Amino acid sequence: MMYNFNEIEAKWQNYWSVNKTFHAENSSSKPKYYVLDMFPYPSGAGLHVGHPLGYIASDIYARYKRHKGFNVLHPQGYDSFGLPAEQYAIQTGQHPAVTTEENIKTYRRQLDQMGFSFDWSKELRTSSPEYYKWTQWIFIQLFNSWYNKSTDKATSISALVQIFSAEGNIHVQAVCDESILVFTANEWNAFPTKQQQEILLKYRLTYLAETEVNWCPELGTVLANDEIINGVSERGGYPVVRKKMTQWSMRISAYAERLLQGLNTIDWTDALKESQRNWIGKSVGASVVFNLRDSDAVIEVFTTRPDTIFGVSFMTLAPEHELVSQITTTEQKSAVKAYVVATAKRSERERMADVKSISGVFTGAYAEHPFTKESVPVWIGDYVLAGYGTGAVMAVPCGDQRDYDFAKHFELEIPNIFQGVDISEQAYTDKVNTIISNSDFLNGLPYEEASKKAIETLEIQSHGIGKTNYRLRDAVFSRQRYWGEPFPVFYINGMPQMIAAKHLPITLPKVEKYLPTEEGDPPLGRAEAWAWDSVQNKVVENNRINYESIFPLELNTMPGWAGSSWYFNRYMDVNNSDEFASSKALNYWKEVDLYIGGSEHATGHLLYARFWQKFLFDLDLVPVDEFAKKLINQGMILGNSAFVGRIEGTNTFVSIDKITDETIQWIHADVSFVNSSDELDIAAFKSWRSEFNNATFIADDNLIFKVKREVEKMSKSKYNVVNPDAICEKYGADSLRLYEMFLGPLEQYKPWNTAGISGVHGFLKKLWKLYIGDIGVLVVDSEPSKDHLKTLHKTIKKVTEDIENFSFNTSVSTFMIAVNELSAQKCNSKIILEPILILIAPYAPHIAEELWERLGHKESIATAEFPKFNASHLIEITKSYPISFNGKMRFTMELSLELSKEAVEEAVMANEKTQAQLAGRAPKKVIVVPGKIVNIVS
RNA sequence: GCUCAAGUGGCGGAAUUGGUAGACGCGCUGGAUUCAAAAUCCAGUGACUUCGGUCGUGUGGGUUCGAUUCCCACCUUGAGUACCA
Repeated sequence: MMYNFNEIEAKWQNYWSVNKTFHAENSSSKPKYYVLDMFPYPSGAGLHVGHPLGYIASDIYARYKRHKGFNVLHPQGYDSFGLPAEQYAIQTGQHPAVTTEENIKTYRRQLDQMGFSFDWSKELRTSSPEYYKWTQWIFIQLFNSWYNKSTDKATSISALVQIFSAEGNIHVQAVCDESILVFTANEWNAFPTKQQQEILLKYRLTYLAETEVNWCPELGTVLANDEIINGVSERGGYPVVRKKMTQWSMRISAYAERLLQGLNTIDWTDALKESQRNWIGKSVGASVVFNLRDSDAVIEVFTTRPDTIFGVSFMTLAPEHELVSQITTTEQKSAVKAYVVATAKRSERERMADVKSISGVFTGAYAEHPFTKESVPVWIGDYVLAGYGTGAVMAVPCGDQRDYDFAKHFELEIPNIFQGVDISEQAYTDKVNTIISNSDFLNGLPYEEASKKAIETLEIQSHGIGKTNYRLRDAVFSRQRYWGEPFPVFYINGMPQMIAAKHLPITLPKVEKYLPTEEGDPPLGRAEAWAWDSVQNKVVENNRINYESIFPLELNTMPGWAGSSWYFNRYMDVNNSDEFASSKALNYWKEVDLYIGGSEHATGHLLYARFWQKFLFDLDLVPVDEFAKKLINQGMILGNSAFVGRIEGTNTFVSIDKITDETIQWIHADVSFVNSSDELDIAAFKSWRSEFNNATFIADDNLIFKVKREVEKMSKSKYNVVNPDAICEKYGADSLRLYEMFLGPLEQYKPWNTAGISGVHGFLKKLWKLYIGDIGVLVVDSEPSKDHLKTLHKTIKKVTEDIENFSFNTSVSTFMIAVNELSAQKCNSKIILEPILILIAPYAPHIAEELWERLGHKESIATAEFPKFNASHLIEITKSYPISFNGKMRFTMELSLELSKEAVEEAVMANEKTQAQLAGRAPKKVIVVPGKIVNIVS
């Protein structure tokens, strides 16, 4: 009987689905374990072999945990709002919901054929109204909250209003817009409603504000910082410009410190934590105020080096700084204006590309040094960024290289305030071994103490204050797109109002076209009928007021990360229509125990999701403030692209070994035309595209045409995509699963090579043959030999360690070794072969189920108990001897021979170096290690 | 520039509280089986060698009886980040 994988896999996939084998209940006597994958965006291209890598790993772990007696939650869903479906809709007029539905069908079929143990009864989609109802609901909670610094948590806005009407805002410690002025209770109570709303908006955790945003004209929408890579959009690579717009923002900055501290409590990779730390960008220092001469204005700067304050010889403002026009003297006006205009013209990209050339202009104004009272010239320069700190710096050329370069370039003074340091060539930026001098009361102090003393003195003299700065900016939350969550927002007199929760969801309306309106409104501006009928009714009814005017609705939609910032909680109770998840479910599952996904989400999804989780935690809506205990980033499987060389300007292709000195243009060829020896199927290539039909080929005499290979990201446009459907068809899902694990460490980037799959496929055939012969099942109730037991327990030990360490690649090798050994030992004992199957089941579930059934089991192998390891089968006779050597050193020897202590000692003494040959024994080599050792070699 | 990760056969990769380097697989070579092929099985496969051995984990040093593993410097590649005051 042959190993008929296609039949077996279909059979068991159907069995699991019919029997709901992987359904998880929200209560159990077993301990819980939650294994989560980052859910996919269902793109039109379907899955390629690179996509399921992380899913296979998480599936192995989920199945392993079930064998270990855990109640495992392992769900899957779709992050189904997004740009590609919308771009497609713009081109074809097809509703994104339709294409998304089709794509999901393809995804589901492809996922199912891989044999994943997902609990599909918990499937969710971010674009379904039942789901985004709760995304909208969370938005309302954010709107109705502010961040109280004195309790260090989010609190309701109504509590804030109470404080305002009782005592004003003088005692309120909030993370809020810095432009807020102090007011009393009486003043507050006297403010008109609109003014009160304006003020409250500056406290809310999601707020509407005119901010500088990253506008991508090509995509017609704004982008968050993490959606921009090297000054162009992450999707499509279009240019991005800065633009002032009124947008919804999320006050993530309120959580900067907690997001930073929380990293110490979770088991995520160091690389990932590090990039979140960098993104949050905490720097500790001081805010210093410089008075201006001949002006009432002051310049506030942030510095991390208050110890160097006596080294200040000038100040620099960003060209966009609001004081620039105010302080510039008449003589300097034209020069400054020209510089500001020139800077504004340069795109973000140019400015980034050109960091070396130094430019700037003197404003003519002078500030006053807070301690020496000396005059300090105020310059503007584009090396100072408007967006960081206060957009102004106190320049200390001796201690900062950029200030130094600027000073050299414009021949400004460079006073030296470091003891015994030469600054004639460059700035001295080391702060560890620094002693301050020429600095009045800071003289002789090292960095640490000088900083402290400088801050103290600044505070006493009211010239500054110790301050911590974060690079983390508030996140823009509006997108001028159609295919996203509508905001539950309408406006009265220009002020945003929430639609009552009982009216949620506010569903997406139908529109004629998916483009912005002629007036420049977002696509939802085309949905007039919708805006009027369904929502207006809700708004009016909710407010129980007879409004006469029109209440415009918010026409933007939420960004892609809205839905993905809380979905892990929804899986716990996915069909709940009364709450985003019941507290019973939330308290049972608590958090994700293992989260697997790509590292590209480090500063996007993974940061936003932590932010929302902490917010929900503050409101007592979730039981934990970090949503994922452990996170693993799977690496990417890369494609092995093939290039054919064409002589430039001709239609003649040259085999790579025939190229002489022609100018070659490299063209991607579909990898399916190329065999494992890099030889091109010329006929197939010719008929691929009409332009190649009549091409000529320079190859060797046997018409062997070689292509160039290069490892690249797997992508349709590079014609290097390998489809899992074809692999499953030819080798089976179990082979594919095993092979993807076998390719290399989970976290690593590694190229795909279809040829290698024959190895693991051969292993599965061998495995089959170990259990099933020509006439049926070979396994019998026989006593296992010592060797059999040794192989089994060696394998249990290794595989358990591998799974716990997520080294899935090496356990595949371990299986191969085990099966080879058992075959060679002609093992047919049930006592050995049953546990071996359970070990393999998480990796190759279909074949394991089939063999398990043929061994006479009625229940799925998925519920079988993981075999227990017994070390006594591995160690035959091992003894440890403590031995003194030369009367000093100590050795421990472990031997698998029955040797007397004397014999060992004799061996050690006879071989002072490293090896001892034991006379009169079987040739055993003993390696002796001072302090520890042992190694026996036959 | 900074931060992090990594450099091991023809290829993917094993091996680290320091102890037989190259497990396992691919590929390759030879053999068995076959009319032939596929499939399967067996043997070999780091380099050099006078067949005793010698050299070998990016390069150069160091610690150690012993280093792929630890330390220092450098080179290369990849990833992230970028005038962050």
